Amino acid sequence: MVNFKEDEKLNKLNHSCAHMMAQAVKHLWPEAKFWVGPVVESGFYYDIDLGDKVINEEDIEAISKEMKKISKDGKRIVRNEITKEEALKQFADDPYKIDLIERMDEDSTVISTYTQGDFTDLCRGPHVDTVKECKNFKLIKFSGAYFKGDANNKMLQRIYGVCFPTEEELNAHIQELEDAKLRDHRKLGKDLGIFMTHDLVGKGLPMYLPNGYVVWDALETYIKGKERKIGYKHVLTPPLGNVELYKTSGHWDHYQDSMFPKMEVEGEEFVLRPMNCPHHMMIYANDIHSYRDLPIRIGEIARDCRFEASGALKGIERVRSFCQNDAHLFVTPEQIAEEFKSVVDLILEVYNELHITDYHFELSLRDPEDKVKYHPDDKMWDDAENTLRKVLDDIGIDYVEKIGEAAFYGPKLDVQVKPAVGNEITLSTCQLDFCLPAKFNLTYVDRDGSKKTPVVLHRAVFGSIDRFIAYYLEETKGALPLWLAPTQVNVLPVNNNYHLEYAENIYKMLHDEDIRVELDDREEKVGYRMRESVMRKIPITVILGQKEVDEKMISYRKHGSEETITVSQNEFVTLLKESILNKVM
RNA sequence: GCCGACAUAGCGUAAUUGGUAGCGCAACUGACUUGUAAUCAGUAGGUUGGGGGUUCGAUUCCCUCUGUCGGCACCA
Repeated sequence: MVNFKEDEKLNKLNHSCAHMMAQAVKHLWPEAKFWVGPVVESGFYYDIDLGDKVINEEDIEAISKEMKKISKDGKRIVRNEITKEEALKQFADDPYKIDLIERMDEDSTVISTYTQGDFTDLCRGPHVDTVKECKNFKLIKFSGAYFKGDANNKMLQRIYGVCFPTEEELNAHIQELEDAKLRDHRKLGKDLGIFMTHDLVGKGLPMYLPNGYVVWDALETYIKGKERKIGYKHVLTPPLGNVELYKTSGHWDHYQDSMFPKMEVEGEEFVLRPMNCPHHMMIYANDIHSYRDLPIRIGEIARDCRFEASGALKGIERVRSFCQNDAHLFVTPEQIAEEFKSVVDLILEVYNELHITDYHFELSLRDPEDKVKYHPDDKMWDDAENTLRKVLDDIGIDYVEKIGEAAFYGPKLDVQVKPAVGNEITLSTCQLDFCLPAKFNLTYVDRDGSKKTPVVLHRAVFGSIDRFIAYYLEETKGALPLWLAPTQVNVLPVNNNYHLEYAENIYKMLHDEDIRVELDDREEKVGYRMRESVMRKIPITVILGQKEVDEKMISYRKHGSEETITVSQNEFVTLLKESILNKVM
């Protein structure tokens, strides 16, 4: 998918198109006031104040029509540089532009405007030469958006659009957006019987169906195996806890609004747990630890509940009940670098094995100005952030730094991916924490006999299993690899009168080998059953007719291939086992 | 939570200005006995998301609740 922001040519074109859209809006609603109209990864948008007027579908049509007219008229786009004083005068009737101008430093910023026909906008540019070039556009969607991104502010009208140099490119892009909807995990999850939701159960509370649980179970087994190999010990802790536990950790102060409300029973207050760190801290505290014991790696496939805002819920990507592939690593300060590296190595290894290639790292740091959210200890933050930077630079991975995205207790490394529909999401995370261990008075006895506070790494490779399944369904377009596929092999006898017995034997043999196999012995033509097998995206479909019966062979077709391959029974089983083991196909 | 749109059978959809719902797939029954993406015929399936209102009459108009979708805000 093209990135409008990063592509210089598209960026310029879309920025100009945003102006043209504003001009059209101004023609239709002369009282319109304009905030900003930037180019983002998915195209351009403009935030507009139309008073009480709310944009609807017909308005979008009208705006498009007016834009077409403006483009056809083909006015030149002319740049002017003006002083701050002139700017304040020129945009005196638009408080939003005044807001922008007043924050400009005249000495360091050149204030410029761009004019096309009867419309002038404050803008640093650059722009294309004439509005004629903005001919191939489409207004994609519209919605409300808070002024300056603050929920306490007024909601403006935001209109999104895209613009391309040619009609062909525009159409190809629109087609791409349509195709993305087809691999949306919400559609695939329904079609493939992965999960369901029901009003009566509640929103954001997905239920995994038999097919979905097969995928879940395979992923859980896989990741726990990986973790065990590198010294993780798995535990099981309760999905709720005493409110005091979260007051101790500090989560109560920071997140009680997005926790399910506390329940009082016999004078005790409980909450459904939103995360597992406090429980794992208590497990650590259950023993006295020597520096020799560290690192201690506590892992859990743990169910959590968060009262996510209703508008944030999305399929199994963002839910109110989910399951983290969580772990907390208790380490000495000297072990931070090595343990952090081992987490990054694990993430890279898993992504490599699962053939995930389209992701990037973000180093999420605190905003030093935000004294409310972040644990107030400058030295701690500087140390933690510098430690992370050094580790990442040593490993040699590329990352971008994000200010103000850290957890309240420490900085973190996030792995970001792009879902089929919607904004980037975090899949894996590894967080450095100098804060919570002290709050829980965690200690280990050091070499010299003194008590020291361990450092904790919070990490999740799959993030939540729910979200990972969502992402992986989209990544594979629902054609899950053999090792994860709910049904791995579908056996089709050509004619039940002559081939059913052989097919039943093959079915039984595969079933005994722990292959997830189905026998489709319905009285339907092979073509009919093959079609269904393909639509269900079953990795391997076996066809058994007279030829196979006579020669005791197996003919099969892989999903996505039209080729039929014939092998012996032994070869077939070996092939399946090796493919499952190596996570290929 | 905020702004907006949407909700018709298991799934996908149709119904002109308000006149009590069609179609395809799936399901079921029967015939066909099949070699790689849909054999034919028949049967059944709906309080049009829930509740309320306007009306002689509501899938259609209004209110409300629930859910879904697109953004915004949020995301330990």
